[in-house]
Amino acid sequence: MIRTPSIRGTTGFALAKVCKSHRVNVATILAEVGLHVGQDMLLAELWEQDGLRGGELAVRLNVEPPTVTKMLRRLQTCGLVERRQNPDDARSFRVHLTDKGRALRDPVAHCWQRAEEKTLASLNPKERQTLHGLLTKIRGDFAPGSTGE
Amino acid sequence: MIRTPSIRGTTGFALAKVCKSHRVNVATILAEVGLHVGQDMLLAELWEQDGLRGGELAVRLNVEPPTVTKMLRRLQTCGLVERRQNPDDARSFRVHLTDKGRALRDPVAHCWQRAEEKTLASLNPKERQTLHGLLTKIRGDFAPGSTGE
DNA sequence: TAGAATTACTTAGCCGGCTAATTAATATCC
DNA sequence: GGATATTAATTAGCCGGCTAAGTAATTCTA
Repeated sequence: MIRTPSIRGTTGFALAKVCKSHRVNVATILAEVGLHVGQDMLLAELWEQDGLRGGELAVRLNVEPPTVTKMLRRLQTCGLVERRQNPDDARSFRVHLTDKGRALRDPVAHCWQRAEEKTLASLNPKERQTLHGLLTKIRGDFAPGSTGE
Repeated sequence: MIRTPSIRGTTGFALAKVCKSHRVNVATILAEVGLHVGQDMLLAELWEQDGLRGGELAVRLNVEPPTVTKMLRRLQTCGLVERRQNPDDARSFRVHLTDKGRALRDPVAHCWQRAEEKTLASLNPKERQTLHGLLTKIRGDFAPGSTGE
C-alpha cells in the first residue's frame, strides 16, 4: 500500500510552524531594544563566554562562517562587540563584548521571557516542563530535571 | 531574588536551537529537489488548497506580504506556480500550482520525513508522540484562523 | 626549508524574511 | 456621483541565512 505522507500534520511541520511563530514573537519584542532576531543568539554566546573566535561562533550558532562575518560587522557598527587580534593565530580574531553589548543582557533576557510566555501560552507548567525536557533531549543536551537557575 | 534569568537554558532558547537545527536539516535535504527552505511551506499551502490569494498565503505562512511577492516571483520563474487574475477583485490574484509544482508534493514529503527522522533521532516513538501533541496544542492557539492575539 | 595542503575568514551574489513607502483598485461617506 | 478611506499588492532597502570562490596565514610534507 502506498501511504502518501500528508506533509501537514507531521511532527516536523508542527515544529516548523511553532518555530516560525516563536521567531515572530521574539522579533517583535526584540525590536524594542533595537536588535534583529538572530543577533540575540550571537550575543548570548558571548554572554556565556566572551572572546570567542569567529569560527567558534559559527559552530555554536549552527550557521556558516559568512553569516558570522556579516553579523559581526553590523554588531560592531552598532558598538556592541569589538574584534581583537589573536596573538596565537593571525588568521583568526577574537570577539569581545563592549560595555554596551554587556548591558543588553538583562533586557534581552526579559524579552525572551515575554516571547516565551506568548509562545507557550496554551501550555500549563507541567506541559512546559515536558516540552523543555524533550527539546533538551533532542539537542543532545542535559539538565533534563534542572528547572533553570 | 536577584535571579538573573539565564537566557540559555530557557525553553525558548531550546526551542530556537531545535528549530534552527531542524531548519538546517530541511534545507540540506530540500536542496536535492532544487528548493530553498521556506518555498516548501508555501507549496504546502497550495497542495492543501490551490488557488489561494497572495494575502491569504501571507496569513497562513505567518509572513508579511512582500515576502510572498518575492517568493512567488521566484517560484513562477521556476515554473512551479502561476498567477491568475481574480475576476472578483482586480487588485488581488490567485496562485495556482503548475503540473511541475504538483509533482513536487511527494518528493518534498519524502524530504520532510527524512529531515524529521534526523531531527528527532534521539526520541523514541512515545516521546515523539508527546512532542507532537504539545506542538499541536501550542499551534491550536493561533492556527485555526483565529484572531491570533 | 620550499612547496603543497589545510585552515580561518572575507567577498559576491542569491533567497527567505522584515519595515516603510508607493500604486492601483475597491469600498465608504458626504 | 465625487472625494475620501481602505485594501491588495508591489518596490526599495535592509538583515539573517546560504553557497561558491577567493585570500592570507598556518601547518604539513617531501
